[in-house]
Amino acid sequence: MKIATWNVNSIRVRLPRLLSWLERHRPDIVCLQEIKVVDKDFPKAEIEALGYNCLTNGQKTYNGVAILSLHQPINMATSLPGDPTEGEKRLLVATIDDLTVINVYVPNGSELGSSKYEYKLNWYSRLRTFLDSFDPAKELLICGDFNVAPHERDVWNPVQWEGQVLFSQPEKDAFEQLISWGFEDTLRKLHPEEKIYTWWDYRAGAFHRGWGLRIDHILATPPLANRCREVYVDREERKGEKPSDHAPVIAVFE
DNA sequence: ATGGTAGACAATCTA
Repeated sequence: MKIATWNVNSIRVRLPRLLSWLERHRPDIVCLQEIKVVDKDFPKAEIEALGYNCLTNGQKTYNGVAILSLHQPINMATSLPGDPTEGEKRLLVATIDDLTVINVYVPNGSELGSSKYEYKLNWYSRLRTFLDSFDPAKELLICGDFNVAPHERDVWNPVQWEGQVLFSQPEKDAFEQLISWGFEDTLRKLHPEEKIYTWWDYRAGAFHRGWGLRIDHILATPPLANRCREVYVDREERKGEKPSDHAPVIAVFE
């Protein structure tokens, strides 16, 4: 079973890339973030033509998440407890063949001290509370753009990044609260020390210079994590014409 | 405190 997460930064712009990538990798389940379209504008027909089911939780201009799956998904949730009605679309929970997948696009946080930063920490807190409706002894995945680099080895220059948004202590603490609920970070389980990144700023030639952060994650409860055989970042998707600023993360389970 | 780029959308906002 192959699971992937990818912040595509606009499904419209990334569709040709996504279709070609789906054909080559054929993941069983794909969590997408920042689709930036309302549900009716999601390119469902093109993706279904490749044999995928589409669940979407979209909005105009910003955010929006989707889950693609080879098998039939059941939509379990589209918002967190405490979200305003018609709020930002950052969560989608699906059950596919008895496996539950939580797809998240955590708020970026803008900068420390801002209202967006407080909103991010509050969102994390509500996500942690939401987990109490699940069981860490069962097979559960949470995938997406967490907008947090958990450790120094997840940042190209931890000295420069210390205290900055994406790498501040309160954000790392909030992420750790998810882990301590009962998840394993699948990439770190298989690659404990390697410098591996998933996001590079579009500006200043960051990708070419290796200025990346690992902020996209696939977390699994122990029964599932124990069956994880391979996790990698598909850096090829950060190259070439019109890349997203994020590369996909792929995990393979036995 | 700013710049650098990308996307949505039409003057900024978000990242």
